[in-house]
Amino acid sequence: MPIMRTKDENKKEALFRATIKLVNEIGFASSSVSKIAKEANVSPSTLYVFFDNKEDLLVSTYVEIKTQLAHALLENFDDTLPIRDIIRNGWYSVFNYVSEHPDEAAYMEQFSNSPYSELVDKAVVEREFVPFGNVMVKGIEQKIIKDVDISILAAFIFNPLFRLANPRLCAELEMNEEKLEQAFGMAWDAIKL
Amino acid sequence: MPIMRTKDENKKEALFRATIKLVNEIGFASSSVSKIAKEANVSPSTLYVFFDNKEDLLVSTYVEIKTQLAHALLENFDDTLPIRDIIRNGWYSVFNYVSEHPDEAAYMEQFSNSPYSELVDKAVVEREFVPFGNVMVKGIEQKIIKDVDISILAAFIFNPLFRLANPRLCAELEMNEEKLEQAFGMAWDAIKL
DNA sequence: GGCATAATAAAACGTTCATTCGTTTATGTC
DNA sequence: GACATAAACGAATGAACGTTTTATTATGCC
Repeated sequence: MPIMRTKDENKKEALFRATIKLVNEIGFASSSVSKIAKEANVSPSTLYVFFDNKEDLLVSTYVEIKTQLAHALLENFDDTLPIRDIIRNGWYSVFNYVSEHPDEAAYMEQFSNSPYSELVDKAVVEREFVPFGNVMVKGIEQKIIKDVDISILAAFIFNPLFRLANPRLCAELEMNEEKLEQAFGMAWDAIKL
Repeated sequence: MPIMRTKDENKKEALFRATIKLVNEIGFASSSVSKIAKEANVSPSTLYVFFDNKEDLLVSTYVEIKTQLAHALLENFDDTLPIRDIIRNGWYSVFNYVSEHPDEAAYMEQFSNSPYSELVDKAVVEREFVPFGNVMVKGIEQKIIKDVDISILAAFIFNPLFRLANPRLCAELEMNEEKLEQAFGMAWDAIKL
């Protein structure tokens, strides 16, 4: 019979949000545990109830975001559609996620370009994206998509997208529906046979 | 009549290299001034002879790399070639630079995705890439390239390239001549009309 | 060779860091 | 409502931080 006070998951959520905000504003180097805790209205020591240490906080924040992104990608996933439509849906889903969550996207980019990324269990993260990868394999088999490594295909589909949707990298550029369809057209032209 | 001891520019060079190495290995957060100085075999205070502060060191390192990259890009620049060949030469020049200088490339990516990037005078950096941008404008005018913002074009040409040439992001994938020509073909398909 | 000067270094500065400690507070069960 | 428990906290920890101060070394010119 466990008698215990329950953890307040709002605090974990607040710590995630504080981490994302601070790391985007002042970077990994200046984002101290005490600043993050203060931003989340939590005591520094309380942070250690939810995370083993600072590193664990940063890595967990990344995995949390990446999982959200995977769910967004697979939300409208429909295996029965033509391959181009499946990929188009996925592309738009990711674009929408990145547009609606610019802070999460910026954190993701900053994190994955830093040495912290080596601490992530990649198998766990990539597992979420398998269905989408399978579609590309199917597209190759059906001679619809160029016969190239999946990671090359993914690079052409998603890398420009992240740049375009990221205000830090493309501040001057605001996307509208026309530009968006153009951009997907370019991504598709790159990978289609 | 100036009587003075000359600065040892080798030390500035060593500090650049130490910064790149350490930031890639342990990130901005852990790369302290004293560690960088030790890696460069220099006293911490000597660092301040060459740079105003840590921030200046990090930004200067980035600008130095970006300038090197621009020179690599423009080295084989030949205005008289067909547009596709000009862009192909530039693409290969950048790929070669990134392949031969993976540490510099990784630093560049990590830096430009961090808040430090806001400290860079973008006009100074972008000026170096103007000739290449002009080629793309010419390509649009001649109806060879899609009529899209230059930053969208650049995103499709260079973003996948950085990912493919970066061992941190594509560890499992080794590029050979065939894959390379495939990859450029994809980039060109994306932007060509 | 000696002097002026800046490059260089070692040590010290106050501050902030990540983490832990000791205590208090809130909650689920009886 | 009282008890047991873990959540939550503020304060304290020593280490490391970026930078400055102070002292020494090496160099170019007379």
